[in-house]
Amino acid sequence: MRIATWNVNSIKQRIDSALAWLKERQPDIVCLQETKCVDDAFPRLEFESAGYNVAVHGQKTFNGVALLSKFPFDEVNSGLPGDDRDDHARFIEGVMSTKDGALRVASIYLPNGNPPATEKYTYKIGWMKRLSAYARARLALEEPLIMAGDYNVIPTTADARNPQAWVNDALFLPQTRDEFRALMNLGLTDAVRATSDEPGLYTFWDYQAGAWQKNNGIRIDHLLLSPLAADRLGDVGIDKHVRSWEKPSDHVPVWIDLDVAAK
DNA sequence: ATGGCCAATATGATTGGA
Repeated sequence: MRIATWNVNSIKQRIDSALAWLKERQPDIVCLQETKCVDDAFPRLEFESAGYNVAVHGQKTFNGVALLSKFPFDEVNSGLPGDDRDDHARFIEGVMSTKDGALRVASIYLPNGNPPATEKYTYKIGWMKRLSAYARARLALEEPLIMAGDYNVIPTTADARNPQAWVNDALFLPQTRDEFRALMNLGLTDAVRATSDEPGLYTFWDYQAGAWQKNNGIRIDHLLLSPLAADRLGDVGIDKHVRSWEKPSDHVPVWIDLDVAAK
């Protein structure tokens, strides 16, 4: 079974690329971020025609997350718990009955947080603490769980081409990385780093300043796995070539294969 | 990490992104 995450930077602008990529990569479950449209405007029929069930949590203009699944949803929950005043559409989780058993998958669009020393950064850190609380509660269920999305966190210096350029950025500040480590230390596995210690594995290249041409990238899109999911981890891939397509998102898809659980 | 971009908005200037 293949599970992927992709920040599409507007689903309306990316629908053709998304359908082409689905056909090529054949994921069973996809977590989308930055759909940037209200639920009624989401191109649901296009994905249903491609064989997917669709669950969306969007808002006007900004943010927006979605789940695509070849398997029907048993349960869908929108919004990250812990703050009733948070109206950003940044979180949706689904439970799917797959042929290998139930699986819980969350699509996550963690706040950017720039500029630091503003309420935007405070919101980011608060959101990360709430995400850790969510993860702690879900991990206690001892289910296969995938928390996938745009975390807006560069975990280590190996995850940026020019780490020194990011030292004062909300994506790489010590407090950001501390919160991310705290989340990981609950018992989650970073799928990419579980399978490779290579540098140069990036998922985002800025539209500006020729970042793509210079391979000035960062790794900020992550699939975090609960122990029961990590036990089944097979191949992992970053579809870097999608960044060279016409009218690309600034992020590329990342995917994992989960094998059947060992008896 | 800003010289250079991109997307959404009743739109031609501003906001947000990373």
